[in-house]
Amino acid sequence: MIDIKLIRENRPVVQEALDKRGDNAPLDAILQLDEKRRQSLFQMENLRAKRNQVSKEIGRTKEKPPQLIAEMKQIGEQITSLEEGIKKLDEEIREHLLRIPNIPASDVPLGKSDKDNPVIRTWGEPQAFPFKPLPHWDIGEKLDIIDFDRGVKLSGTRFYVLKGMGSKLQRSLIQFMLDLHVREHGYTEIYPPYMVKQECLVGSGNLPKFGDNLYHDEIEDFWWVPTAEVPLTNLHRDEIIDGGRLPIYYAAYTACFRREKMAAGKDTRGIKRGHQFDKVELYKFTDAETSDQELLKLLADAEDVVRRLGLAYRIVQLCTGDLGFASTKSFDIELWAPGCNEWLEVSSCSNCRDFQARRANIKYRPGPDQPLKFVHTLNGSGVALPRLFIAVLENYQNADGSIIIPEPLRPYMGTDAIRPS
RNA sequence: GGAGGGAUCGCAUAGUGGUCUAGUGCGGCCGCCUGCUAAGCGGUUACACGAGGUUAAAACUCGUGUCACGGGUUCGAAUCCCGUUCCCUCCGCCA
Repeated sequence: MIDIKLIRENRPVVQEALDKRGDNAPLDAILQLDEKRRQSLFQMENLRAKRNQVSKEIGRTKEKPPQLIAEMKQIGEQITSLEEGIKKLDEEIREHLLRIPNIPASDVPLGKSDKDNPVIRTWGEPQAFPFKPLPHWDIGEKLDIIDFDRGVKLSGTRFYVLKGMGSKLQRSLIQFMLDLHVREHGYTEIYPPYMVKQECLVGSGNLPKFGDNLYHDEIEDFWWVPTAEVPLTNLHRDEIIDGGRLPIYYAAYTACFRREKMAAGKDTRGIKRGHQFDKVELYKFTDAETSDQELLKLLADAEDVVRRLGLAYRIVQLCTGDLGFASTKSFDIELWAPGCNEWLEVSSCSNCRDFQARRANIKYRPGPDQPLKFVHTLNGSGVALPRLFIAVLENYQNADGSIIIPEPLRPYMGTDAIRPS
């Protein structure tokens, strides 16, 4: 959420941000509501002050003057009616503010869609194969480690079953990533709930605008997390963090659940885009000064995963038109998949600055006697499983149908290859 | 799911309609004293919003609100009434 004072005092900045994103918001209407609210608030507070003062006098006098009491009763009614109006205005203003996206950082490249995202750098070379590399869905079926048909039988389209070494490969990747981030990058491991209350999703920025993409249990009013970013953001909701404790680094493995309401048939082949997928998420709470540097470190931590696995990748920066709702600046990591012949997004690292912190009310005190400030929050996949899984299968396949296990995973897998039986 | 108890300033507690501007202790911070990591003494101790102020921000002044949350009664609510949430104890169920 952006600060309403920013609209009040620096409207062009907000309008420019909206234009860059190709978004819009009724700023005029919001400012009118805000003006009205402040007028009513001022009136009401003055009436309250008067009532407080007179009530105190009544308390001191022996005989209770009936005409004063009658007068105060009338003021009370005026206060009530003003209060109702203010409450309504507050709700309307908040509803508007919750739908305004974050302000992109000034150095974010302009663009309309993902086609305009510049490639910042690449690492490794997409390797040449002496045979035609297979897509992972063929590899998975031949090795009997991915069962698409039974996934559909159980749950419908966009679900699959991992089996045997397939299931173990996923588990090994998760453990490898968590161990790496915890042991070498300084993150604290978190296991959060997969179902959360509605206010958590407002805090992270998913609601009210993006409810379409979420699974919701109507009976208990639980929401299934679309990413661990949601519970991690809310870990410190309504808290004041001691400035000396910052930055805080969290790493969490969770399943993620998304409706993915997109055109039927798009990306349905294989495991690239499912309603349920696993992810190791990295998350940081930082002060307002260091968040931009922390974003680069976060990206480096995520890169370290794919680098150690020896997978060729590239870094793209999201342009203003492709930037996530809560983000001021984002970088994606994309892995090359030789079988399906495309770059796969396995990570998106973002600095939300104080946008989520304002929604979730997370503050810190920079130093003794200094006023509270909102923390900055950063998130990044470290990294997402299905696509990493795809990249391992497709890049490490051999002509005989076997898969070489990358060195760092061998202790977890207990083998150096998956072979056809 | 059932029965009962509870939620007050960072922590612990006092407070049953007006002198609560929420007291006290602990902790924290500032200072004083003291030849010595102690004790004592004095002071201080939240957040939000609005108006003013200044405008690069703040400091500052005034007001309003906040005693879990939301309503109600009343001229006036931490205090009385209703609802909700959470915590604790016991019973039931259960991986």
